[in-house]
Amino acid sequence: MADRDRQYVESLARGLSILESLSRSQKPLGNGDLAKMTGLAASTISRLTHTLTVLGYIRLNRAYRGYELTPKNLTLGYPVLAEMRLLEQARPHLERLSHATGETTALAVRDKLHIIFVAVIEGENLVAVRLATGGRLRIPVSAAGAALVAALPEDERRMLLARVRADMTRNGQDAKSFLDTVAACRRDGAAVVRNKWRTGIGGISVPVLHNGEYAALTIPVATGSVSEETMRTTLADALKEVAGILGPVLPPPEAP
Amino acid sequence: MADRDRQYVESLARGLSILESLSRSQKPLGNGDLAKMTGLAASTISRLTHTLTVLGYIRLNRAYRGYELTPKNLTLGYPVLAEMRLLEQARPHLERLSHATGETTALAVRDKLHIIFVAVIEGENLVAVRLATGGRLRIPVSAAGAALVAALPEDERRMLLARVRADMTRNGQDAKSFLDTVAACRRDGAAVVRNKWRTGIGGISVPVLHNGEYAALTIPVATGSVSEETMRTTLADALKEVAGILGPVLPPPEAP
DNA sequence: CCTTCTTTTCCGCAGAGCGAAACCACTTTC
DNA sequence: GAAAGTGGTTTCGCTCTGCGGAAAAGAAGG
Repeated sequence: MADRDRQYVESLARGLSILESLSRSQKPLGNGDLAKMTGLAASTISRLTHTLTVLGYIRLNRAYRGYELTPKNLTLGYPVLAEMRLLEQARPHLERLSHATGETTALAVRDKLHIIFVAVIEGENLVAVRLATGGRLRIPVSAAGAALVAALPEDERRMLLARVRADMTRNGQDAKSFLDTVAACRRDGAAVVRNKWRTGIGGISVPVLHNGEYAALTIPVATGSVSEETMRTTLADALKEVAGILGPVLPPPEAP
Repeated sequence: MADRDRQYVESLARGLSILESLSRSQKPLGNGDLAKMTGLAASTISRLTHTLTVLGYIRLNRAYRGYELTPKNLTLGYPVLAEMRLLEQARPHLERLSHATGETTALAVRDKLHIIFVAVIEGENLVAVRLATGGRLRIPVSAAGAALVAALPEDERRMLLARVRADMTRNGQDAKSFLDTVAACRRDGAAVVRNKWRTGIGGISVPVLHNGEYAALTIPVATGSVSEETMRTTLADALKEVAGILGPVLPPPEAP
């Protein structure tokens, strides 16, 4: 695109990129860190963090000598949670399922090339990673990602797959395994991913369509404790049952 | 302040004010609505909403012909939820309590003159309002607000009370009832508010201090179903028990 | 079709926001 | 103690970004 988008407000985008950087960091970040991550000048970062601090979105964590996000950021997600009918209907089922299996259950939606956890019901069985509402994963490393791709109508699915492949290629990754997972999900109705994101972590996921919106029911597991067999049978069946209560069977039946 | 804050980035603040307006609206908002609410020119709003749309924070809801927040906003709250030790420890207790009482339980923190719900565990008993993580209430109408004020050390409490009173006075409200609630909380260890925010809605709340951070355990109730007596005895005692597990007894004992 | 309302784009302009450099504050090293 | 290192803030000259009024375009309703 030769011409700059005249309607795009760069300063706003820069401020939000700081919030995003903080949202992906495990610890508070100093202005120098943020300058490195965003490529912006230190004085620009200083002004932006100052503004975000005055507005209440970040605060300085003195112990770590860096900025962290404040609870005020939760308010930006409130209507998403409060107005999501699917979440309302799915939550009791996810809670029952978590209780019955001992596993963590979650609902995820797609955001471009990532999935975002909308709700996470923690189970007794520990997964060696901190999961919470708002957490996100790249589509190719997550069962929910594969399920969400598999559920799409043909045109959309092809386009999204092309973008995912391009992204993976750009990062020097082989897309074959992911494509196989998507194909398997289309055949079996559930996606299984093991040790893709991290060793020891996997997931089983089933897509659901509700009011024209796609989402994925998913169970992240510790692969050291839960066998692939269990994922493909017990857990998959349980998820499919819930999905069937919430919406039409996905992916739509199709010749192999 | 005579001199403008040279380090404050107005464009960023304007964009965020749009996200905030949407976070407080029950339905999608058009650019005209947003222009009225923020006082900015329509063309400015159009550019800002365009930018937020490109970045993925809002989308146009065609059915309602207005913008709404996307799940991407949840990611900004993720580290708050993932890193909050108090939430981690409180959640199982809140869940047990919700199950035992049938009521909704929640954890709230303060954000200037508001409280923000960090976690909401829905119970069987319905409260005629949609509660969710990220929801917020003004301090004077919420039990959690009174509890959070009551728990503060003297200096901080006086300063915050002065600000709350000034705000209430500016809005033509009488602060006496709120001050009484705070005083009662300091005496009893729990704050009870009924029908202040809305008729039919009330709350019982107990403050907790954890790692130098104040929070409030709270149970919102339907005042038509739950008596003040039950709130002050059964529910208050249950909350105090949980608070005692999580941190020191609050408010600190003090001569009346 | 016309009218009305809403939104987007255009465009002149000034000041907002930029980044390099200077300055500041604190810590570490010698 | 002085000097160097580290991280952050403020200044300041400058330009181009973002502004808002006006015009154009789009959408909805009759």
